[in-house]
Amino acid sequence: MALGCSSFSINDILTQGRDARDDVTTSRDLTELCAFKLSTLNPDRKPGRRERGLRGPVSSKSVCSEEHYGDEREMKHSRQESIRSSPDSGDIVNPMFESSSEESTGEEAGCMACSEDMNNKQLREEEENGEDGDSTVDQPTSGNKKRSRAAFSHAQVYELERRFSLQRYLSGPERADLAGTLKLTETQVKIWFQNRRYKTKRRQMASELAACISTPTTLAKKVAVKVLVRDDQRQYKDDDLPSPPALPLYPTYQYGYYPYMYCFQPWISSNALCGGMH
DNA sequence: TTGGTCAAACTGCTGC
DNA sequence: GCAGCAGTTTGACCAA
Repeated sequence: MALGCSSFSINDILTQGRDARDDVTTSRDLTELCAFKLSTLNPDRKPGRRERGLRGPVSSKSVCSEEHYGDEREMKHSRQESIRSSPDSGDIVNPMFESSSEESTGEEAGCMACSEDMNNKQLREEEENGEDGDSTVDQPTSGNKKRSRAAFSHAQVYELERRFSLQRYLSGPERADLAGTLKLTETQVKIWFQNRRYKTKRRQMASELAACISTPTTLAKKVAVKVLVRDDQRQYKDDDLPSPPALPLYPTYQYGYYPYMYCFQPWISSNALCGGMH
């Protein structure tokens, strides 16, 4: 499956709003991610809680699943996220700054793309709840403070996923750079990668377990295997050894996990797509 | 209203 | 001390 990949930068995603998203999505035809754009452009969405609220990225706590592939439910997540990061409601914003003192530092000016009334509403809600403005989600919950749960924007998740597809682990500087680019904290990026690795591992184990259970042993195929060593004697010539395949850095990743990645690594054969979670 | 699901944040432990 | 993993908690969302 040949997928055209238009080039884009993180800033394209983060700063250009709909234009950037359109650029990205044009390279995602035949992927589930298309639902993201389609839903953005489709005004006839089924009315739901998200739309009724539609308070924009600041007060919205919608969570964007990064796995918008096939599953209708997750397509709905995608729609929700597209609403959440719709241009008229502001673009990327660090949800962590929603109720934290950091939002008043001015450092996250880029996060202030959200509408002012949304901030005011959030503040009002906090005041009504008796919360001061000093709480940050990085701090452990203490006393009666509500634990706030950030919802990363679609663009943030998109870039995190893209980076994750390239590197499962980030060095300190890389993490700081990515965090700065995405206007997240380093801790958020670290935790996200941590959760992502664990989630990938769990899903892979679950799929392997399911495969073992669903595959009757009677259907197991016998595969001829060349004997390389017998009685400590080498049974092969050097020429017999195939050159190691050019495996991707993290071959265990199934593309079912990464709907966004269809356009990033088009060299993966379509067969690889069959091994993912559905 | 309730139960299921997802994911961010948290906890506890381990290794360096 | 920091980052990793494994597992848990919790808030938000949706469908029934």
